[in-house]
Amino acid sequence: MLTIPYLRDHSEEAIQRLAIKNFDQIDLIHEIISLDDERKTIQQSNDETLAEANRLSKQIGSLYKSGKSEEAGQLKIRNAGLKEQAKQLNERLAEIKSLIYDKLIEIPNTPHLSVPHGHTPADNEIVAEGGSMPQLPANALPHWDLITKYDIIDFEWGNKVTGAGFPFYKGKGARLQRALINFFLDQADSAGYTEVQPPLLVNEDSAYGTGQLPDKEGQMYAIGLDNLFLIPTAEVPVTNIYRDMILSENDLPYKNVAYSNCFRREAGSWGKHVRGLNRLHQFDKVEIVQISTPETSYQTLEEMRTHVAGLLEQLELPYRIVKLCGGDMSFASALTYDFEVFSAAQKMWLEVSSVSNFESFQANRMKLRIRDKNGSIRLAHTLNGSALALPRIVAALLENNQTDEGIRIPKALQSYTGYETIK
RNA sequence: GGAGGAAUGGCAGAGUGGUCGAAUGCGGCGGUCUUGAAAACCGUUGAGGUGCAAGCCUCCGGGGGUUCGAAUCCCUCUUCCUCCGCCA
Repeated sequence: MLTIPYLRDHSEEAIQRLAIKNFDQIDLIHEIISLDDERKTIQQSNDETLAEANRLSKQIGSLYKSGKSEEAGQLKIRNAGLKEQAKQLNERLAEIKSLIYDKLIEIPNTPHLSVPHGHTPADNEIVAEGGSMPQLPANALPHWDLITKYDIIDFEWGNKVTGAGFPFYKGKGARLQRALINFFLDQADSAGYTEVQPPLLVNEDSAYGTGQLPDKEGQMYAIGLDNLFLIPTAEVPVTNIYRDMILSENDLPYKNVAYSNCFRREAGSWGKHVRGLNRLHQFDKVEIVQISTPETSYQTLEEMRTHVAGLLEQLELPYRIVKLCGGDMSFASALTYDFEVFSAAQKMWLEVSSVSNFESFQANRMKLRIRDKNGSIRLAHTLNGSALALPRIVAALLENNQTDEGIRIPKALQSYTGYETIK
């Protein structure tokens, strides 16, 4: 959520930046500002009314003490009128505030000025490439055939026990999964991230804090009976640790890494492109989260980007880093790098990580602030990124490393898997 | 799940109807002293809104109520503690 002072004082800049996201409802900004003007006016008369009522109360008190109960009684009547007035003003105030809020949450975050204009993934900008393309034999198999051939992931079991999109990993497949998780966590640990194991269910406040609610309700599985939500990413519980906090600038940056299961309903998104491991309802992900200052957050973003690229290098996967165009970015992001690996048998680029700077957009909504050396308080910047999402990494590893002798495991992973080949 | 108790500023902890946004201690910040540091001493130190400012308003877990007036009384929700039950 953007702040009203920003929209007031930098409306030109806001409009310019929002245009990158193809957001042109400029009226909304003006409506918010004029509603806020009204809010101030009402706030002021409410405050004056309450101030008068407070004065009267004190008088009434001292009149009673000096035995002048008749005069006190008269003031009481006046006070009752003031209270009634304040009540009405207060109701109007609440209405306006919620009106402002409703409009404010319709405005996406302002993209960084370096974000390319555009509407579709075709307008994204490839900023880096790494790894080398494997040379596969003509009879190379896509991963959904490889997992059957080597019996390492079982979709049928999942279909029976839960439903589509909830596979079982088994044998060397399960071990590979566990190896990747440990590899990612160890790498993050070396990079200075503190590991946390978050709850997989969050409450409504947290879902609002990181912006899943109110409008992306359909993305999450909801436990209606208890009003909890299964997390779509560890970003939600981990970032919300810091909700409603004022952090000391000296303690920044906060760096957390979390492994978690992620749950996504992905309603209506099933089709040709989502076979096998390409899209699941439940998957595993290691997520990195940082809380940073406005001055350092873009530096932090680059640091996170380097970290993720390092993981892909070690996994020896061909990858590219894509700076998302305005139209392809998420609502809350100011700048996003997507990492894609090439899955050689499918001949497809698969998104395996998304690293974003949210600037103060999430921080404003969740009241996450920092206090600097001088004691002044301002909003923090929040960032997160996948490091990495497992299923597509598994898909690419399987496809790219298939040989006649089996599937070769990259060196960096071998001490974690305990085997060098899946045969 | 049952019975009791509790929730106050960064932390600890007073406060049971007005003079309380809130004692005191610790911590933080600034200063004196010191070659430097520590100790000691002095000062300062919650958040939000509004206003040029002085000031005014709101907030003592959340919500509602009683009262002229609520941190304080009542209702309710949440969380924590103790005891019992159940259980990985």
